Amino acid sequence: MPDRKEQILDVAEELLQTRSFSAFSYQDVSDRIGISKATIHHHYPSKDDLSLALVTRYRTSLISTLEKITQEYTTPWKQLEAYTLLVSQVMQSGHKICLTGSLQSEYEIIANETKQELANLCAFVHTWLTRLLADGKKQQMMTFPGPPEDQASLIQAALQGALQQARAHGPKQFTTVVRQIKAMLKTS
Amino acid sequence: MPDRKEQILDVAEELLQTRSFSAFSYQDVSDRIGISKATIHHHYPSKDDLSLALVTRYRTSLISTLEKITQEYTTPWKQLEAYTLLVSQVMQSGHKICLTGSLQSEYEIIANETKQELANLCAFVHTWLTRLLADGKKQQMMTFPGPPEDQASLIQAALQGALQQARAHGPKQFTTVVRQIKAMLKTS
DNA sequence: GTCTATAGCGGGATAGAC
DNA sequence: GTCTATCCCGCTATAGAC
Repeated sequence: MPDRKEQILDVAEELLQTRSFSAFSYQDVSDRIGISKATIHHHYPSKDDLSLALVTRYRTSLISTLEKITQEYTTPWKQLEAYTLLVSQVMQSGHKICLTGSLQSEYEIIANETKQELANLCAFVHTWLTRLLADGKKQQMMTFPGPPEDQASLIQAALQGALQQARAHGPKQFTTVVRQIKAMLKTS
Repeated sequence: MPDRKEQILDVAEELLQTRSFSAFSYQDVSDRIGISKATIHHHYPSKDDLSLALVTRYRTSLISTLEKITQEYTTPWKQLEAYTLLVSQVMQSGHKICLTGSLQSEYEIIANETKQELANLCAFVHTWLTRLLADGKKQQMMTFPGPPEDQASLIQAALQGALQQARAHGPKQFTTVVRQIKAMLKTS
């Protein structure tokens, strides 16, 4: 237990993505780690603090991951491939949905600061996808109607929705959507 | 108050779509109607009963609405137009998200019967969209890669995701996704 | 069908000892 | 930093009168 705060976030994140924000409790977290509720409160006094820390860490981590993808894979297609793989891993690790979708579903009850951080997170992903699509179009490797930012919105929404649909209809539903997104972008 | 049970469902549905399942209470419902909590329990003994009734009614109502659309509008394009308008009205009436997305986000904590009914609901919409797209392709008014059921999955997921994204980024985000879906289907 | 009252539990959060 | 103990509240659900 090198960093208890990180350990708490790990467990809370898992619970948020499987059960939703209002459906998990400090008790749930403390049970799984094997420490008392009070200790969690010591590190994150209120649930608003906890949720903000969750989104902030997630955003930082995602920024780093996406930048790594950008550097490692040179073509837009391989970058898209890496991104959809990333999202599919969320689903495969136990029926989770994306943190973004989970919190947006309870948007009206989360703290204002968390809302802001969530918006920043979504905006970053959107920008990253937009850049990817713009590159793909410029290099004539991808086709889509309209501006890249609009197509990015579509893909972002579809992946988020597909993760949720996968809960009711299994992982096949998700891979179908991914396949369809790719087919759609293919220059025919 | 011709039918109290309907009135309760009206309020509960609104709360489910704005606040989420675990984040609304019998007290919330009773406050808004102006009756006691016990009366709600009289009509819907447990929250599981209430959730099941909500999904069942929603499904019945949606089936009727979609069939009406099918009859009223003869072309696939007008049918799609009517459907996306329907979904956008959900959003416009106070930052709601679709009932389906809300419950799927809390899939792990809802009753098994509710899960089943939710799956039926999603399946119906999927079938309806598939038929619409198959017609559109057959009449050479729409184009898309792969089988119509896969394209239906994509559109269904995208609309659900877009409703949630609209909470963080405003209604414009949703209309953008709708426009992009249509542009994608256009025979160029 | 509706009410008041209440049981019983679990939630978030705090105090204070170690 | 972690614990036990506790507060207070709101939750689901029930009992029983009207």
